[in-house]
Amino acid sequence: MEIATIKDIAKALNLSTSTVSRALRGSYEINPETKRIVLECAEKLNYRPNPIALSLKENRSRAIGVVVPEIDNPFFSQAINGIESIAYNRGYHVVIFQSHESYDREVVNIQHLASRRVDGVLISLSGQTTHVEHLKELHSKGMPIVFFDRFSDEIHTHKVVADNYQGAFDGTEHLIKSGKKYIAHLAASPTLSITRERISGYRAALEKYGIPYNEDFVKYCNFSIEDMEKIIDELLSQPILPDAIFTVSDRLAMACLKILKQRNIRIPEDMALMGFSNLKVAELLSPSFTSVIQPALEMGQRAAELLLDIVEKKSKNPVYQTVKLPTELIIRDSTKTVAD
Amino acid sequence: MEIATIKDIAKALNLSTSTVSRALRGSYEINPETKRIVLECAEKLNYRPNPIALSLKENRSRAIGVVVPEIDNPFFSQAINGIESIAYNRGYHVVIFQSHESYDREVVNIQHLASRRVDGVLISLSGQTTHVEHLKELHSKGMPIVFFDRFSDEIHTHKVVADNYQGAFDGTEHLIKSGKKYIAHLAASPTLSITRERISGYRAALEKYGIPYNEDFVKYCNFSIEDMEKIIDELLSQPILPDAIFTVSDRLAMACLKILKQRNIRIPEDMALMGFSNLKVAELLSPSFTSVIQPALEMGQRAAELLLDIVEKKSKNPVYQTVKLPTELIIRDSTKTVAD
DNA sequence: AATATTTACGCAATCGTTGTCGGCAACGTT
DNA sequence: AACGTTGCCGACAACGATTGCGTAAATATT
Repeated sequence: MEIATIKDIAKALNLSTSTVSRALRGSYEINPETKRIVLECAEKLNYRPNPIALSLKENRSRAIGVVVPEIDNPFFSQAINGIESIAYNRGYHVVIFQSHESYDREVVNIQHLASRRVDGVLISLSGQTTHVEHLKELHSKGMPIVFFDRFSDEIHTHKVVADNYQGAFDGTEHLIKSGKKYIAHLAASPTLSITRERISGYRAALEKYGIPYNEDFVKYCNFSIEDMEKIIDELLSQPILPDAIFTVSDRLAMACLKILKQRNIRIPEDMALMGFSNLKVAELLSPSFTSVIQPALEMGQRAAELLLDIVEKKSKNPVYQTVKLPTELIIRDSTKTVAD
Repeated sequence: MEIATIKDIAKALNLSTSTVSRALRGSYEINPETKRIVLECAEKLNYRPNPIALSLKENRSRAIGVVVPEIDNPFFSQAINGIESIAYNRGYHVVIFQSHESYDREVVNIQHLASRRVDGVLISLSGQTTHVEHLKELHSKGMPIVFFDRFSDEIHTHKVVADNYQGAFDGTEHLIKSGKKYIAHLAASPTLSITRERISGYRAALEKYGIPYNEDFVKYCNFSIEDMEKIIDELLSQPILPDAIFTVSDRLAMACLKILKQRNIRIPEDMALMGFSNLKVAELLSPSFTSVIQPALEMGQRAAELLLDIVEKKSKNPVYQTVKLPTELIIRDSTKTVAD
């Protein structure tokens, strides 16, 4: 049982393919009676237009590509959820790519996307990515690109980000107000925009409360488990021990919590702990985990909307915007003051 | 700057498209010198074959569709991770669909997949799905389908599942050996194969140790938060209170833990708790969470391999197999006996 | 020298669909 | 009666790439 095409209908009804095509799309210049017959036949044969043929003709694929560092990461899976929901409603399909935080794989992914002729690209850069020539080239050839979360300033397009500065500021301020003075900041890759923004927020809060900035309290982690452990241990063997750690990713938060527990460091008495996190289980951790929450789902939705607006819009010169979504500080036990 | 086609090369070199095509694929009947010139020109124009044109010609898309209930669920995001890695290596792309546990959306997804002309489908059924005519029809038309995790017996094809029976048996046995006698089982949708298998394992373990099966201790939950709360509360207000709860999904485990904490029920003293879970943070929960772990990533990989084998194989009659992967019981604090 | 073979390439069809053009009837208009 | 208009439909080309077939010229064979 093969899939019916417009030719099969034409043959069955002894009509031309042009007539069948027009009848199916309800063209005014087709006899209503003919239309009826064609539609009936199409129904009987379970005809479905071949999207590949349409793609070839219209030079569009009705698919968007999404490049994320890792699907299996709560932030990104929530974002993809949002992307998929918007794309679905607007008749687009979502093709997924993972960079696994590798620059090389990101480049390969972009090449695949380009040759795949997707209609647009949503991307959150890998932690290793320091230059974006691969994206620049694609963008200069007219491929709509929208960044979410991790962007590059070198490409002029829509960006959807969390308010990382404010989030880090709020989190740090909360720690300060809880009486903490030696606040460590466990950052992600220094090449990422989010890292820089969060450190800015962190420093601004310190400054506001007259706390000196200590370079040794800021550590950059890549994403391997071993390195994270080493770096966290490093932090814990400083001459001046921090009394709070602000981690800026789910993986860092988890690793940090685990190591502190192993070292029998009491949280929050000896060490307050908070994260930039999208873990749904944050409140169930021991102790429950104070977090700056990013609106991951909404970020995915907004990014997808902006992308599809470009894809579908005639305007050659869209006004590119950077959408900054507010974060939310949720205070739980891991930063409770002893007095509480 | 448009994308170069084979015609552009032909025009530039004053050759026919056939010659260019053959030169690019290294046909023996093209002059080596001509080949060189063509390849050089292709390089210069940054030529990439149009996969859509190829798809139309070869009647294949080099894409596989994946239908999961929810991306934002650790089990499925890990499985997709596995799927993507295999597909990537074999030159296929992954198109994602979510059913959101809705039968209707699952049907629509399948229709999309069918009309999208994907080369194969990987699916884990929605919790609402009770019949699979939509899949049967697709399968009967020759679409390769492989189930993972949640399957239907009505379709004869490859299946990749965790050993749910043994996993539930092991978990239940562990609870029994910890001295628990009133073990509740919080199951997912009764229509799912995994639910039935896990209940079988649960019952078998009870039987082995001569513990009577109590129907009131088995509760079925759909996936809405409110319902879960209601059902768990129901369980907690039985004449005979359970002394252990075995939950069979991440979401149930989380809801259960939260509610028990709210009710100030001590874990594991008053109530042992364990899950069928893929939560990476299980060991960081309070108390750390005993779990039967499913090899989600590996399940995705195996399923993708089996699917692509069918897709690429000439054999019309593959020997369909059901791959059953072992689960792993990880014992942590939420089921510790008081004596420990 | 006449024929056979090889080399190297072009033509045209194909995949499924749509858009452009053109044409044949059957009407209405003058 | 001659012309214009409208309704309805088919032939053809095109999207990008592959491929079977044909063929001219160059070379080899007898």
